[in-house]
Amino acid sequence: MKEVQQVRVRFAPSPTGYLHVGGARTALFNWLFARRHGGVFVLRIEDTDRERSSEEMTRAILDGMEWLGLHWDEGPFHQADGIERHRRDALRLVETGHAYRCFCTPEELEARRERARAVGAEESYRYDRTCLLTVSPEEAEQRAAAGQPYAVRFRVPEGVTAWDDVVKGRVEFNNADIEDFIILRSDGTPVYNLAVVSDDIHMRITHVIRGDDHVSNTPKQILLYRALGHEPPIFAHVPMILGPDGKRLSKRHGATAVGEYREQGILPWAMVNFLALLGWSPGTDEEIFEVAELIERFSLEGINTKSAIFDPQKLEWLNGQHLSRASAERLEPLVTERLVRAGLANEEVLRARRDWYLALIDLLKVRARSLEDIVVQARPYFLEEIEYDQEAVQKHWKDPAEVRARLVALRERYATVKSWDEATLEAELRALADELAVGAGKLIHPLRVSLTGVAVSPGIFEVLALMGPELTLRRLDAAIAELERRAREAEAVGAEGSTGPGVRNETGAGTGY
RNA sequence: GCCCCCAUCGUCUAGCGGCCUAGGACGCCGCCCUUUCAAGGCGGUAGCACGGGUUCGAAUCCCGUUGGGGGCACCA
Repeated sequence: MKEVQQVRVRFAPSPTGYLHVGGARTALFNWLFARRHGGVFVLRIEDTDRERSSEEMTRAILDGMEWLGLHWDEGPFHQADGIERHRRDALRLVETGHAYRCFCTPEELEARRERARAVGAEESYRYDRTCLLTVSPEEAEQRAAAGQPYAVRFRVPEGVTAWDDVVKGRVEFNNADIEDFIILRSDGTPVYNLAVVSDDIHMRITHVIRGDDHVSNTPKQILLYRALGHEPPIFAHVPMILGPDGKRLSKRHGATAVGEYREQGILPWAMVNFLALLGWSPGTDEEIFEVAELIERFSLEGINTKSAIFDPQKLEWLNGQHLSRASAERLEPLVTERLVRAGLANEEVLRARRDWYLALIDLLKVRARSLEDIVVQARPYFLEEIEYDQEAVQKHWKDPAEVRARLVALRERYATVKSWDEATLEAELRALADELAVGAGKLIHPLRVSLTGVAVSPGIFEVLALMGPELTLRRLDAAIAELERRAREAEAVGAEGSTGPGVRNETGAGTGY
């Protein structure tokens, strides 16, 4: 039986931008595959292009991966560090006749391209092999030794280059369509295709899992592998992720850097779940997975052939699902970070009331779609003063005098309640409603606005229980005062004899006046 | 222009020749639950791009058309 070699994969971003969703997914697939097979996940920064690469972007990419939990086993290596090896490999190819020195200057090449353009064949232009055909290897060596600048071109052989792509099946390229591409620039630095192959050989990469946009590089790289005396790895080309308009993802499409989703309050494990499902399927109807489950289920065969459009709405939904399922303990550090940043609480306070705090998270997480939702909903539990939402007021504080009277009665009961728990508070409220001969909603809704300032919250009795008697009574006092003010205002307007807004009564609740 | 890839509801997808009058999910629309909103439950909306073959039988296989995407640098 053949010895199975250890899986070694790599993620090789170029630090010319942030980690965007496409790159993140490529990284994820590599990582998942490595974990699934007990392999090694290597991180390599492709910074051969010094001009466009930056240390800041490298940092941002690393941060993004760490956030997602995509830990690498080796690296991060910098491609630029291998430049000597790349050069040696290029020169070795010259010696073995697989490559040749090209003395054509960029200007000359541009001129030839210009001529092609005139005929309308600009993009079909291929290097005409001038230096291969007119300069002998000996002469080339002499000119090089004499200091004449040169680039190194790979001599593309005749024939067909093909491979069995794990996701696309067999892919074939006619070598005639590939020009003698440059592998070493005249300044002695390697070009991408050479550097990649040299590094992948060096790092003993067994599977290359990368974006679709690399398929046309693949025949060139396979040719390089063979010329360097190595068997190419297994290739798996993953379809790209497109923007909502079906075009390639770009900054124009809003959030495309994973850091922005982190900012919005997406859970890292929800992001991983979502990314995994974008272009991969376990083959069943299941959709919500923990990372460990993804590792268990992942296979390259499950990767789709079609490019996928990124749908932020589904991400939000999935995030909501993960939020609901996660334990308060698991969410705690993430929520705390945000509460502190929002200036709503500090860590000592939260630690001192940890049980209460965890109960609050449990209460809010169910109806949240992002961590930010939790923070927003948590405001009334931390702030002394709250603002009253216009719409909520309009709807539930419609008749200030009447609402005030009800709340005063409620406050009285709650001030003397024997036990501050959900059941008791509910019983008290309902008893009062009966007494006043109104529906419980006539108390519940105004109460909600009084306590939270908004018309939307968890069940009101849970809110009461969590807010506690002191804060609740203070809130009620504030609301009662505010209602009194509004009642007086309404009266003043009414006295002017105009058609004031307050007095109409379409709900049929004629009880008060 | 040349080369490569792709094609199931608006979106993500299941489907790998009969289980398909095409299943699930997001979104949207109802209803239930709830005197709020979510969550949850139930139901609805919407799709095999088109044309030829192959086959007893095609969403599934082949060819073409159309459409979309990617690539064609001394960028990665």
